[in-house]
Amino acid sequence: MDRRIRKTREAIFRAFIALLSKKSFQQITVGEIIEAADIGRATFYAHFETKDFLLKELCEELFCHVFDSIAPEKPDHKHIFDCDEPSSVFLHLFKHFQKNDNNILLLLSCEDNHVFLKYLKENLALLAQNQLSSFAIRKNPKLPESLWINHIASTFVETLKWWVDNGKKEPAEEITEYFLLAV
Amino acid sequence: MDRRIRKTREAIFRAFIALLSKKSFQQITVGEIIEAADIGRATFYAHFETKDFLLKELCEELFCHVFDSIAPEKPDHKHIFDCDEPSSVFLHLFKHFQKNDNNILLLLSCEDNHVFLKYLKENLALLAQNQLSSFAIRKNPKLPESLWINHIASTFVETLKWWVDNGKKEPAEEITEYFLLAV
DNA sequence: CTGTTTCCGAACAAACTGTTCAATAATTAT
DNA sequence: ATAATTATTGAACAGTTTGTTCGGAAACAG
Repeated sequence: MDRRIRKTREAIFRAFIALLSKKSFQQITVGEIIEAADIGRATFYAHFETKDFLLKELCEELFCHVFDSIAPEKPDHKHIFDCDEPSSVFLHLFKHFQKNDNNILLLLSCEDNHVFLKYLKENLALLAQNQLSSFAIRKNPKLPESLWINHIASTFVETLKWWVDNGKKEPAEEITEYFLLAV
Repeated sequence: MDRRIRKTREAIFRAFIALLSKKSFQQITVGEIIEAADIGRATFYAHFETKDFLLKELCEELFCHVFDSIAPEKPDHKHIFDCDEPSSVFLHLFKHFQKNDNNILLLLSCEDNHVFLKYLKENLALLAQNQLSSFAIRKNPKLPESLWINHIASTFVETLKWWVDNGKKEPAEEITEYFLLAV
Protein backbone atom coordinates (compact mmCIF):
# COMPACT_ATOMS: atom_id res chain seq x y z
CA MET A 1 0.00 0.00 0.00
CA ASP A 2 1.02 3.54 -0.71
CA ARG A 3 3.18 4.84 2.10
CA ARG A 4 1.53 8.27 1.86
CA ILE A 5 -1.90 6.87 2.58
CA ARG A 6 -0.66 4.95 5.58
CA LYS A 7 1.19 7.93 6.98
CA THR A 8 -1.65 10.43 6.74
CA ARG A 9 -4.10 7.89 8.07
CA GLU A 10 -1.91 7.27 11.09
CA ALA A 11 -1.31 10.98 11.57
CA ILE A 12 -5.06 11.57 11.64
CA PHE A 13 -5.66 8.75 14.11
CA ARG A 14 -2.83 9.95 16.34
CA ALA A 15 -4.08 13.53 16.32
CA PHE A 16 -7.63 12.37 16.94
CA ILE A 17 -6.65 10.24 19.93
CA ALA A 18 -4.58 13.08 21.37
CA LEU A 19 -7.54 15.44 21.06
CA LEU A 20 -9.91 12.89 22.59
CA SER A 21 -7.78 12.87 25.72
CA LYS A 22 -8.37 16.61 26.11
CA LYS A 23 -11.97 17.18 25.03
CA SER A 24 -15.10 15.32 24.03
CA PHE A 25 -15.77 14.06 20.54
CA GLN A 26 -18.48 16.65 20.00
CA GLN A 27 -16.21 19.52 20.87
CA ILE A 28 -13.47 18.42 18.51
CA THR A 29 -13.67 20.06 15.09
CA VAL A 30 -12.32 18.78 11.81
CA GLY A 31 -10.17 21.89 11.70
CA GLU A 32 -8.47 20.92 14.95
CA ILE A 33 -7.78 17.41 13.72
CA ILE A 34 -6.31 18.79 10.52
CA GLU A 35 -4.10 21.20 12.41
CA ALA A 36 -2.94 18.57 14.91
CA ALA A 37 -2.26 16.03 12.19
CA ASP A 38 -0.62 18.72 10.08
CA ILE A 39 -2.35 17.82 6.85
CA GLY A 40 -4.41 19.64 4.26
CA ARG A 41 -8.12 20.03 4.61
CA ALA A 42 -8.89 18.21 1.37
CA THR A 43 -6.67 15.35 2.49
CA PHE A 44 -8.79 14.70 5.55
CA TYR A 45 -11.94 14.47 3.49
CA ALA A 46 -10.15 12.21 1.00
CA HIS A 47 -9.68 9.74 3.87
CA PHE A 48 -12.84 10.10 5.93
CA GLU A 49 -16.26 11.14 4.77
CA THR A 50 -17.05 12.84 8.08
CA LYS A 51 -15.80 13.04 11.65
CA ASP A 52 -18.24 10.30 12.61
CA PHE A 53 -16.74 7.90 10.12
CA LEU A 54 -13.33 8.63 11.57
CA LEU A 55 -14.56 7.53 15.00
CA LYS A 56 -16.20 4.49 13.50
CA GLU A 57 -13.03 3.37 11.74
CA LEU A 58 -10.92 4.02 14.80
CA CYS A 59 -13.19 1.78 16.85
CA GLU A 60 -13.01 -0.93 14.22
CA GLU A 61 -9.24 -0.74 14.14
CA LEU A 62 -8.91 -0.98 17.91
CA PHE A 63 -11.38 -3.83 18.29
CA CYS A 64 -9.85 -5.70 15.44
CA HIS A 65 -6.66 -5.73 17.46
CA VAL A 66 -8.21 -6.80 20.75
CA PHE A 67 -10.74 -9.35 19.58
CA ASP A 68 -8.57 -10.87 16.91
CA SER A 69 -6.26 -12.05 19.62
CA ILE A 70 -8.94 -14.32 21.04
CA ALA A 71 -10.39 -15.44 17.74
CA PRO A 72 -10.38 -19.23 17.33
CA GLU A 73 -8.56 -18.95 14.00
CA LYS A 74 -5.58 -17.25 15.55
CA PRO A 75 -3.21 -20.13 16.36
CA ASP A 76 -1.15 -18.39 19.05
CA HIS A 77 -4.21 -17.87 21.23
CA LYS A 78 -5.97 -21.11 20.52
CA HIS A 79 -4.93 -22.51 23.88
CA ILE A 80 -7.59 -20.38 25.54
CA PHE A 81 -10.33 -22.55 24.23
CA ASP A 82 -8.66 -25.73 25.30
CA CYS A 83 -7.83 -24.36 28.71
CA ASP A 84 -9.30 -25.91 31.84
CA GLU A 85 -10.03 -22.61 33.54
CA PRO A 86 -13.37 -21.51 32.10
CA SER A 87 -12.95 -17.83 32.97
CA SER A 88 -9.78 -17.44 30.96
CA VAL A 89 -11.32 -15.79 27.92
CA PHE A 90 -12.64 -12.92 29.98
CA LEU A 91 -9.47 -12.78 32.02
CA HIS A 92 -7.55 -12.53 28.79
CA LEU A 93 -9.75 -9.62 27.72
CA PHE A 94 -9.31 -7.80 31.01
CA LYS A 95 -5.57 -8.21 30.65
CA HIS A 96 -5.72 -6.71 27.20
CA PHE A 97 -7.54 -3.69 28.55
CA GLN A 98 -5.09 -3.48 31.43
CA LYS A 99 -2.28 -2.97 28.94
CA ASN A 100 -4.37 -0.24 27.29
CA ASP A 101 -2.97 -0.79 23.81
CA ASN A 102 -3.43 2.24 21.58
CA ASN A 103 -5.22 4.14 24.33
CA ILE A 104 -8.30 2.06 23.77
CA LEU A 105 -9.51 2.91 27.27
CA LEU A 106 -9.66 6.57 26.33
CA LEU A 107 -12.79 5.81 24.36
CA LEU A 108 -14.39 3.94 27.23
CA SER A 109 -14.83 6.79 29.67
CA CYS A 110 -15.11 9.81 27.42
CA GLU A 111 -18.42 11.58 27.20
CA ASP A 112 -19.32 10.41 23.72
CA ASN A 113 -18.53 6.77 24.21
CA HIS A 114 -21.71 5.35 22.76
CA VAL A 115 -20.15 4.44 19.42
CA PHE A 116 -17.30 2.71 21.17
CA LEU A 117 -19.65 0.92 23.56
CA LYS A 118 -21.78 -0.24 20.67
CA TYR A 119 -18.81 -2.01 19.09
CA LEU A 120 -17.60 -3.39 22.38
CA LYS A 121 -20.98 -4.80 23.28
CA GLU A 122 -21.51 -6.29 19.84
CA ASN A 123 -18.22 -8.13 20.04
CA LEU A 124 -18.86 -9.21 23.61
CA ALA A 125 -22.29 -10.49 22.72
CA LEU A 126 -20.77 -12.66 20.00
CA LEU A 127 -18.19 -13.89 22.46
CA ALA A 128 -20.82 -14.62 25.11
CA GLN A 129 -22.85 -16.51 22.54
CA ASN A 130 -19.89 -18.77 21.89
CA GLN A 131 -19.14 -19.16 25.56
CA LEU A 132 -22.67 -20.35 26.28
CA SER A 133 -21.92 -23.61 24.54
CA SER A 134 -18.59 -23.96 26.32
CA PHE A 135 -18.00 -23.91 30.06
CA ALA A 136 -17.04 -20.28 30.65
CA ILE A 137 -20.60 -18.99 31.10
CA ARG A 138 -23.51 -20.97 32.43
CA LYS A 139 -26.77 -21.01 30.56
CA ASN A 140 -29.72 -19.44 32.29
CA PRO A 141 -32.88 -21.36 31.45
CA LYS A 142 -35.13 -18.88 33.21
CA LEU A 143 -34.23 -15.86 31.05
CA PRO A 144 -34.80 -15.31 27.32
CA GLU A 145 -31.48 -15.99 25.63
CA SER A 146 -31.16 -12.58 23.97
CA LEU A 147 -31.69 -10.88 27.33
CA TRP A 148 -29.16 -13.17 28.96
CA ILE A 149 -26.54 -12.55 26.26
CA ASN A 150 -27.11 -8.83 26.51
CA HIS A 151 -26.81 -9.00 30.26
CA ILE A 152 -23.44 -10.76 30.08
CA ALA A 153 -22.08 -8.21 27.61
CA SER A 154 -23.43 -5.26 29.62
CA THR A 155 -22.05 -6.60 32.87
CA PHE A 156 -18.63 -7.01 31.31
CA VAL A 157 -18.70 -3.41 30.03
CA GLU A 158 -19.89 -2.01 33.34
CA THR A 159 -17.36 -3.98 35.33
CA LEU A 160 -14.62 -2.80 32.99
CA LYS A 161 -15.81 0.81 33.26
CA TRP A 162 -15.93 0.62 37.05
CA TRP A 163 -12.42 -0.82 37.09
CA VAL A 164 -11.00 1.84 34.80
CA ASP A 165 -12.77 4.77 36.46
CA ASN A 166 -11.43 3.62 39.84
CA GLY A 167 -7.85 3.57 38.61
CA LYS A 168 -7.42 -0.12 37.74
CA LYS A 169 -6.20 -0.84 41.28
CA GLU A 170 -7.28 -4.47 41.33
CA PRO A 171 -5.38 -7.14 39.38
CA ALA A 172 -7.09 -8.51 36.28
CA GLU A 173 -7.73 -11.81 38.06
CA GLU A 174 -9.75 -10.11 40.79
CA ILE A 175 -11.84 -8.16 38.29
CA THR A 176 -12.57 -11.30 36.34
CA GLU A 177 -13.78 -12.88 39.54
CA TYR A 178 -16.03 -9.87 40.24
CA PHE A 179 -17.41 -10.10 36.74
CA LEU A 180 -18.21 -13.79 37.05
CA LEU A 181 -19.79 -13.21 40.46
CA ALA A 182 -22.00 -10.43 39.16
CA VAL A 183 -23.11 -11.99 35.92
CA MET B 1 -45.52 32.26 37.42
CA ASP B 2 -45.98 34.22 34.24
CA ARG B 3 -48.26 32.35 31.92
CA ARG B 4 -46.14 33.35 28.92
CA ILE B 5 -43.06 31.67 30.33
CA ARG B 6 -44.92 28.47 31.04
CA LYS B 7 -46.48 28.40 27.60
CA THR B 8 -43.31 28.92 25.61
CA ARG B 9 -41.44 26.47 27.80
CA GLU B 10 -44.07 23.82 27.18
CA ALA B 11 -44.16 24.62 23.49
CA ILE B 12 -40.41 24.10 23.27
CA PHE B 13 -40.54 20.81 25.16
CA ARG B 14 -43.42 19.58 23.04
CA ALA B 15 -41.67 20.50 19.80
CA PHE B 16 -38.43 18.97 21.03
CA ILE B 17 -40.07 15.67 21.95
CA ALA B 18 -41.87 15.57 18.62
CA LEU B 19 -38.59 16.09 16.80
CA LEU B 20 -36.83 13.46 18.91
CA SER B 21 -39.31 10.88 17.68
CA LYS B 22 -38.24 11.59 14.11
CA LYS B 23 -34.49 12.16 14.28
CA SER B 24 -31.56 12.01 16.65
CA PHE B 25 -30.65 14.77 19.07
CA GLN B 26 -27.55 15.63 17.08
CA GLN B 27 -29.47 16.09 13.87
CA ILE B 28 -32.04 18.40 15.41
CA THR B 29 -31.16 22.07 15.01
CA VAL B 30 -32.27 24.97 17.14
CA GLY B 31 -33.90 26.40 14.04
CA GLU B 32 -36.11 23.34 13.73
CA ILE B 33 -37.16 23.51 17.37
CA ILE B 34 -38.01 27.17 16.98
CA GLU B 35 -40.06 26.53 13.89
CA ALA B 36 -41.88 23.55 15.41
CA ALA B 37 -42.56 25.44 18.63
CA ASP B 38 -43.54 28.50 16.63
CA ILE B 39 -41.57 30.97 18.71
CA GLY B 40 -38.94 33.62 18.06
CA ARG B 41 -35.29 32.80 17.94
CA ALA B 42 -34.38 35.13 20.79
CA THR B 43 -37.13 33.59 22.88
CA PHE B 44 -35.54 30.16 22.71
CA TYR B 45 -32.21 31.47 23.91
CA ALA B 46 -33.95 33.40 26.66
CA HIS B 47 -35.16 30.06 28.02
CA PHE B 48 -32.27 27.70 27.29
CA GLU B 49 -28.61 28.54 27.03
CA THR B 50 -28.01 25.84 24.42
CA LYS B 51 -29.64 22.78 22.93
CA ASP B 52 -27.78 20.62 25.44
CA PHE B 53 -29.29 22.46 28.38
CA LEU B 54 -32.72 21.88 26.88
CA LEU B 55 -32.09 18.13 26.88
CA LYS B 56 -30.74 18.30 30.42
CA GLU B 57 -33.79 20.14 31.72
CA LEU B 58 -36.14 17.83 29.89
CA CYS B 59 -34.49 14.84 31.55
CA GLU B 60 -34.76 16.46 34.94
CA GLU B 61 -38.41 17.21 34.40
CA LEU B 62 -39.24 13.68 33.32
CA PHE B 63 -37.28 12.03 36.14
CA CYS B 64 -38.75 14.35 38.69
CA HIS B 65 -42.10 12.97 37.66
CA VAL B 66 -41.15 9.30 37.74
CA PHE B 67 -38.92 9.17 40.78
CA ASP B 68 -40.98 11.55 42.87
CA SER B 69 -43.75 9.00 42.79
CA ILE B 70 -41.64 6.52 44.72
CA ALA B 71 -39.97 9.01 47.02
CA PRO B 72 -40.48 8.19 50.70
CA GLU B 73 -41.82 11.70 51.38
CA LYS B 74 -44.66 11.31 48.94
CA PRO B 75 -47.55 10.06 51.08
CA ASP B 76 -49.62 8.43 48.34
CA HIS B 77 -46.83 6.03 47.43
CA LYS B 78 -45.53 5.38 50.89
CA HIS B 79 -47.18 1.99 50.95
CA ILE B 80 -44.45 0.65 48.69
CA PHE B 81 -41.92 0.75 51.45
CA ASP B 82 -44.22 -1.01 53.88
CA CYS B 83 -45.22 -3.58 51.37
CA ASP B 84 -44.49 -7.25 51.94
CA GLU B 85 -43.40 -7.95 48.39
CA PRO B 86 -39.77 -6.83 48.24
CA SER B 87 -39.68 -6.40 44.44
CA SER B 88 -42.49 -3.89 44.37
CA VAL B 89 -40.35 -0.79 44.05
CA PHE B 90 -38.84 -2.01 40.82
CA LEU B 91 -42.16 -3.36 39.65
CA HIS B 92 -43.62 0.05 40.28
CA LEU B 93 -40.88 1.61 38.17
CA PHE B 94 -41.41 -0.81 35.29
CA LYS B 95 -45.11 0.00 35.39
CA HIS B 96 -44.30 3.68 35.19
CA PHE B 97 -42.22 3.08 32.11
CA GLN B 98 -44.91 0.85 30.67
CA LYS B 99 -47.32 3.77 30.76
CA ASN B 100 -44.67 5.84 29.00
CA ASP B 101 -45.71 9.15 30.53
CA ASN B 102 -44.57 12.10 28.48
CA ASN B 103 -42.82 9.86 25.99
CA ILE B 104 -40.06 9.21 28.46
CA LEU B 105 -39.15 6.02 26.61
CA LEU B 106 -38.34 8.03 23.53
CA LEU B 107 -35.16 9.13 25.23
CA LEU B 108 -34.20 5.61 26.19
CA SER B 109 -33.62 4.14 22.74
CA CYS B 110 -32.63 7.16 20.70
CA GLU B 111 -29.09 7.39 19.47
CA ASP B 112 -27.99 10.11 21.82
CA ASN B 113 -29.38 8.63 24.99
CA HIS B 114 -26.30 9.05 27.15
CA VAL B 115 -27.59 12.16 28.93
CA PHE B 116 -30.83 10.41 29.67
CA LEU B 117 -29.07 7.24 30.80
CA LYS B 118 -26.82 9.24 33.08
CA TYR B 119 -29.82 10.63 34.95
CA LEU B 120 -31.60 7.32 35.02
CA LYS B 121 -28.60 5.49 36.40
CA GLU B 122 -27.92 8.15 39.00
CA ASN B 123 -31.45 7.91 40.30
CA LEU B 124 -31.42 4.13 40.19
CA ALA B 125 -28.14 3.99 42.08
CA LEU B 126 -29.68 6.10 44.85
CA LEU B 127 -32.68 3.83 44.87
CA ALA B 128 -30.53 0.70 44.97
CA GLN B 129 -28.54 2.18 47.82
CA ASN B 130 -31.74 2.55 49.81
CA GLN B 131 -32.95 -0.90 48.85
CA LEU B 132 -29.76 -2.50 50.13
CA SER B 133 -30.84 -1.80 53.68
CA SER B 134 -34.35 -3.04 53.02
CA PHE B 135 -35.37 -6.42 51.65
CA ALA B 136 -35.80 -5.66 47.96
CA ILE B 137 -32.16 -6.23 47.03
CA ARG B 138 -29.77 -8.59 48.75
CA LYS B 139 -26.38 -7.38 49.82
CA ASN B 140 -23.44 -8.98 48.09
CA PRO B 141 -20.56 -9.33 50.53
CA LYS B 142 -18.15 -10.54 47.87
CA LEU B 143 -18.30 -7.43 45.68
CA PRO B 144 -17.23 -3.85 46.48
CA GLU B 145 -20.39 -1.95 47.31
CA SER B 146 -19.95 0.74 44.63
CA LEU B 147 -19.55 -1.96 41.98
CA TRP B 148 -22.59 -3.79 43.29
CA ILE B 149 -24.73 -0.65 43.31
CA ASN B 150 -23.61 0.20 39.81
CA HIS B 151 -24.37 -3.31 38.67
CA ILE B 152 -27.92 -3.16 39.99
CA ALA B 153 -28.57 0.18 38.28
CA SER B 154 -27.01 -0.98 35.01
CA THR B 155 -28.94 -4.21 35.00
CA PHE B 156 -32.17 -2.35 35.52
CA VAL B 157 -31.41 -0.03 32.61
CA GLU B 158 -30.38 -2.87 30.32
CA THR B 159 -33.42 -4.94 31.20
CA LEU B 160 -35.64 -1.93 30.58
CA LYS B 161 -33.94 -1.24 27.25
CA TRP B 162 -34.28 -4.85 26.16
CA TRP B 163 -37.95 -4.80 27.10
CA VAL B 164 -38.68 -1.59 25.22
CA ASP B 165 -36.66 -2.50 22.13
CA ASN B 166 -38.54 -5.80 21.91
CA GLY B 167 -41.91 -4.09 21.96
CA LYS B 168 -42.81 -4.40 25.67
CA LYS B 169 -44.53 -7.72 25.00
CA GLU B 170 -44.07 -9.09 28.51
CA PRO B 171 -46.13 -7.79 31.44
CA ALA B 172 -44.31 -5.61 33.95
CA GLU B 173 -44.42 -8.41 36.52
CA GLU B 174 -42.48 -10.76 34.25
CA ILE B 175 -39.82 -8.14 33.48
CA THR B 176 -39.39 -7.42 37.17
CA GLU B 177 -38.83 -11.10 37.70
CA TYR B 178 -36.22 -11.19 34.91
CA PHE B 179 -34.50 -8.20 36.46
CA LEU B 180 -34.32 -9.79 39.89
CA LEU B 181 -33.09 -13.05 38.39
CA ALA B 182 -30.33 -11.31 36.49
CA VAL B 183 -29.13 -8.95 39.16
C1' DC C 1 -53.42 52.83 34.78
C1' DT C 2 -48.38 52.11 35.08
C1' DG C 3 -44.22 50.04 35.26
C1' DT C 4 -42.15 45.57 34.42
C1' DT C 5 -41.41 41.45 31.96
C1' DT C 6 -41.66 38.65 28.01
C1' DC C 7 -41.97 37.89 23.15
C1' DC C 8 -40.90 38.84 18.50
C1' DG C 9 -38.17 38.71 14.28
C1' DA C 10 -34.93 40.44 11.56
C1' DA C 11 -30.31 41.24 11.13
C1' DC C 12 -25.65 40.11 12.41
C1' DA C 13 -20.85 38.11 13.18
C1' DA C 14 -18.52 34.04 13.90
C1' DA C 15 -17.59 29.31 13.35
C1' DC C 16 -17.82 24.94 11.09
C1' DT C 17 -18.72 21.85 7.19
C1' DG C 18 -17.81 19.63 3.03
C1' DT C 19 -16.44 20.63 -1.94
C1' DT C 20 -13.70 22.22 -5.75
C1' DC C 21 -9.54 23.04 -8.35
C1' DA C 22 -5.05 23.49 -10.17
C1' DA C 23 -0.36 22.93 -8.86
C1' DT C 24 2.96 19.83 -6.77
C1' DA C 25 5.03 15.72 -4.94
C1' DA C 26 5.40 10.73 -4.25
C1' DT C 27 4.61 6.15 -5.93
C1' DT C 28 4.04 2.48 -9.32
C1' DA C 29 4.32 0.34 -13.84
C1' DT C 30 6.50 -0.21 -18.16
C1' DA D 1 14.73 5.92 -16.52
C1' DT D 2 10.60 7.55 -17.96
C1' DA D 3 5.79 7.85 -18.11
C1' DA D 4 1.44 7.32 -16.00
C1' DT D 5 -1.02 7.16 -11.93
C1' DT D 6 -2.22 8.59 -7.51
C1' DA D 7 -1.99 11.41 -3.16
C1' DT D 8 -1.30 15.89 -0.99
C1' DT D 9 -1.76 20.72 -0.67
C1' DG D 10 -4.00 25.07 0.50
C1' DA D 11 -6.83 28.49 -0.71
C1' DA D 12 -11.24 29.73 -1.96
C1' DC D 13 -16.11 28.76 -1.85
C1' DA D 14 -21.19 28.25 -0.66
C1' DG D 15 -24.20 26.68 2.69
C1' DT D 16 -25.46 25.80 7.63
C1' DT D 17 -25.77 26.60 12.22
C1' DT D 18 -24.99 29.15 16.33
C1' DG D 19 -25.69 32.60 19.70
C1' DT D 20 -26.32 37.78 20.22
C1' DT D 21 -28.40 42.27 19.71
C1' DC D 22 -32.02 45.62 19.59
C1' DG D 23 -36.21 48.28 19.15
C1' DG D 24 -40.97 47.78 19.18
C1' DA D 25 -45.23 45.12 20.43
C1' DA D 26 -47.80 42.46 23.60
C1' DA D 27 -48.92 40.47 28.08
C1' DC D 28 -48.64 40.65 32.90
C1' DA D 29 -48.70 42.35 37.99
C1' DG D 30 -49.87 45.61 41.40
